[in-house]
Amino acid sequence: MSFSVTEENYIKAIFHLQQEDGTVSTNELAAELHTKAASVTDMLKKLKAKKLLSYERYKGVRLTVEGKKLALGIVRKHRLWEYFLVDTLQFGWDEVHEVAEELEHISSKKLVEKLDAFLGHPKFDPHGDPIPDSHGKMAVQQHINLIDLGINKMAEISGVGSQSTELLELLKHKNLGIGTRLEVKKKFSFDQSVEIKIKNQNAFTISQQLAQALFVKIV
Amino acid sequence: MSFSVTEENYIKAIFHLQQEDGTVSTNELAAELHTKAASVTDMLKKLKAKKLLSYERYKGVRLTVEGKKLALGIVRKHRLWEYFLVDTLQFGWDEVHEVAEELEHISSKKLVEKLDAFLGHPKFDPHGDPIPDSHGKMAVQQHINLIDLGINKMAEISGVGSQSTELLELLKHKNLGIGTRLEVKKKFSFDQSVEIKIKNQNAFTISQQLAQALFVKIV
DNA sequence: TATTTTTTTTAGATTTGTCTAAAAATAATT
DNA sequence: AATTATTTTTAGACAAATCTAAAAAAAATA
Repeated sequence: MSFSVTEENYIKAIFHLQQEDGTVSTNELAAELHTKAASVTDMLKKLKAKKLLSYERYKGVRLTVEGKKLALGIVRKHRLWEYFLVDTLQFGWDEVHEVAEELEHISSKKLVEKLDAFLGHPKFDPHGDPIPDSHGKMAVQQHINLIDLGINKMAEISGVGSQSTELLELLKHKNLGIGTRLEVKKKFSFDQSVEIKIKNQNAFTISQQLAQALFVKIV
Repeated sequence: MSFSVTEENYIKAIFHLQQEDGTVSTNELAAELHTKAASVTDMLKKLKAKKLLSYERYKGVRLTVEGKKLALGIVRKHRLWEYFLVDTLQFGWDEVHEVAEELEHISSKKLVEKLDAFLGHPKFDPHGDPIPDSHGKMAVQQHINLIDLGINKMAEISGVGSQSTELLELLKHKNLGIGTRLEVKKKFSFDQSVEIKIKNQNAFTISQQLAQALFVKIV
């Protein structure tokens, strides 16, 4: 069975939202997909008929095993393409998301497997997110939130909590990116801001919101 | 301005048909796109409104300069992706068309240019068709080696790689000469031999050595 | 518990691309 | 030139995905 780009985007959005919530509400989905609640209701009926999700009116929605499988396939493609764009085509890691949103809907199974092999079966994409393998399994990230990093522990930025252009703009301005090495020097309980230090630079503080959006691994 | 996948497919089909015909009829287009004449008429009105083609009812259709530019952009993407699939991902040259039909609609300008650079600005795709450059210019194939001729492309022998009596003896025996029209029906990767077909004759295979000694131009 | 607010669903309309069937224009044939 | 055949267009309908506005259900609050 094959699915439209729109259907795939709904499944992917539900998959992501359901990580935190368990079940996903109509309004959450509408916000995520920049559409209206009424449109979401219509689509949920259709996707239920296709057995990709379980849905009772007014009760929210969950993916079925089928639906999860489809979602993992899309996520796999998205992250493999991001890896390709950065690793092979030399894109900046902050400019690949939009393009991968298109490429993830290319249907050829063979293309995905050949691409995966060409890239050397990477386990994580350029944002530090794990890439599901062909069976849908993904490695667990030993990432911790920057806000939880201990003082004076050398760590490396390995992931970002969102792909929003607002965040990416801020990171660019502060000259932070995947792979940046840093140490936490102080934590201020007043506003949860964090003072960080990068080698050969003066220390500076970043807001709670920014620290929470950054994942690091200790090196 | 941006266009739907359907619109792009219409433009591409008109571009290809117009190479031979000059103007393209509604029925020709319907056949090419596996749709009905009525649907074509509707779409032509829409594309005319977008100034991609000139169209008067009952009079057939031609692309405008704008339309040709769009078509060349799509053809460029199609052929670059085909080259990538064969050259980088090791697809067989005969299994890339369908996948490229999807990939050609990915919109990112930057992706196309990066891909082109990564591939080394190839001039011809795996079927021997020229790849338009970023300005829409494509190399003219005068002579191409018979071994590089795409499947089912009508071509005419235009040159031989040597004048040796041995070669000429073989050509005489097989009834081949300058001006002979033929099509390649199959290529065998085992020994690089090539099956060719001449009008009103049974197909027969020729060796790699012979195919490499013959130059053809597409007619 | 009754009332208000929020969330979700229904009903009906719109847009895109398609279709069938019938009408109109063009081309071919006698 | 008149008739027949073919091609093309129009008219009206349909499915997918969306919207607005109003109704229904659930949640929150008094």
